[in-house]
Amino acid sequence: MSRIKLAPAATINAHEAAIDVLREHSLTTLVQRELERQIVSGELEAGTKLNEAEIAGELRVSRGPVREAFRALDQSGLVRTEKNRGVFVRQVSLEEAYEIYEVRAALDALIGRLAAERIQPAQLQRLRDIVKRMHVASRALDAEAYFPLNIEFHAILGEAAGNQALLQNYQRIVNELNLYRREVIARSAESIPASTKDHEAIVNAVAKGDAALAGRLLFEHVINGRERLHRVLHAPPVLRTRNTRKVTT
Amino acid sequence: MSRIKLAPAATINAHEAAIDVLREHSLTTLVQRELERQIVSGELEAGTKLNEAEIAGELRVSRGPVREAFRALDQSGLVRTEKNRGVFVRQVSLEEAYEIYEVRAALDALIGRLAAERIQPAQLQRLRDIVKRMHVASRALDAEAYFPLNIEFHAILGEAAGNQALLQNYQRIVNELNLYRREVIARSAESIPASTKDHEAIVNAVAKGDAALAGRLLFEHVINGRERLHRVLHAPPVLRTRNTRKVTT
DNA sequence: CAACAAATTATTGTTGACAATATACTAAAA
DNA sequence: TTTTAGTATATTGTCAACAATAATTTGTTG
Repeated sequence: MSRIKLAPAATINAHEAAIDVLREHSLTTLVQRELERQIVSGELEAGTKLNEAEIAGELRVSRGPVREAFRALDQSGLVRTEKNRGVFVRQVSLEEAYEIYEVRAALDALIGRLAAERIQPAQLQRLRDIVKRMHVASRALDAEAYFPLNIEFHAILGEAAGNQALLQNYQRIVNELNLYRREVIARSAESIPASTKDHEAIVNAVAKGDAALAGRLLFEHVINGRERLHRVLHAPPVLRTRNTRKVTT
Repeated sequence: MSRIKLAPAATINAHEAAIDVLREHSLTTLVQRELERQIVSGELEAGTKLNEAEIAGELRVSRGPVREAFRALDQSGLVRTEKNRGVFVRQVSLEEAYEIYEVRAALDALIGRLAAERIQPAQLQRLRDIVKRMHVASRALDAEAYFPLNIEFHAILGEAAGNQALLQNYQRIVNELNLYRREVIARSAESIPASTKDHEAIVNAVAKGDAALAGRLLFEHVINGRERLHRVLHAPPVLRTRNTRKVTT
């Protein structure tokens, strides 16, 4: 394997591109990203046991980097670790989801306030475009089209808030909520029109620069989402027993 | 090393106690905790390079668990990793601290609202006791006595909010803020009286069950703290250049 | 056949060795 | 003396082997 000096412009082929990637990223990071992608995308569903050797084999690395990636994912809440038993894709219970929603509401409210003060015209335009497309999806009750728009909407707002620390915490929270497997149920089309209305009102508040209003609307939007989810589940927000095995890593 | 079955009541000596600990916790976790303790306590100050072999030697473990602990600490924001160069105790810049304060204010506001609704009498009593002791420390301008009280005060409120997800995020944020090394400057006695007044008002609001007020007071308390810190630093909250080396682990 | 016990297998936890990279040092040249 | 090239050293990144623990299977007994 010879040391290759590449022109800054581009890599020559896939092999050298791979080397280039490794020069900047450790295997641990690459494994971490790949697992994160698989978990967030649902490719690995909640509760799945992650076998070190197996994953190492698939990704063509040794167990070391895999274990390190596990520690990072554990800390970010995407997996849980049980000593001598392994790591599992985290299952978020209904009660946990409820708690997390509360935190998300607070962060989203902050995002709303900051975005109202700091958003740039281009970002505002992107929001308006998304809302327009949301209306289309809403009229068709097209959940498949709607939900990517929803994610993008909140991502843009997060950016517009202009606070990296906030964005990072927010992203982690959103990832955790996405683990809540029953969320897919909430993707029932019925909640789309209400959600669209929320989004429109939020954009208007942000556009006006009304920080207090934008914050309040976003807070309520998240709580509304939680309640809609609750209603869909037909269950009281308590007492869903879950694995209580002592986790002592 | 013989396999020992211990009576559940107690361990017999230190050696067996150590074995007992290892049965429940991995070395990685122990290393992680110890490093976290050292970082949070300031024993390891911001910017310090953490040498894998050295730490492994001190803690009598191999580099594996140390590396795993590093990944967890990195994810929790206590260290930063530079590929092929090592990990360093994170240095929080002024701008970053500003951002984090904003997030903390939002979380503290949520804590205030929830605590006002859910706090239990015993917890309220503890808060009142602390405030009483704060007044003593305040009159004496005794910063050494005051700051542990401050930490405990917010910890109790965090508990009283009764939301684990919130508490975890809050704790991480607070840890990051404690990394802001210049904070020690803010430990100047001058801000103690104002801070004490804040705390007293917060307790009263929580005791009344006035969620909106408690939330607002806590939000302002945090922002006030940030502003006091800002004033002490005599510097504008922008433009302190910091290490921009590309971090690509 | 069910339930328990023992042995086997699979998996995780830990370690030490080797490879790759960066840092520190030395010496030669400007 | 300063700079720079080359070399040596130290440190991190990765891997593979070993140890410890848990899960599974098999065998035995009631």
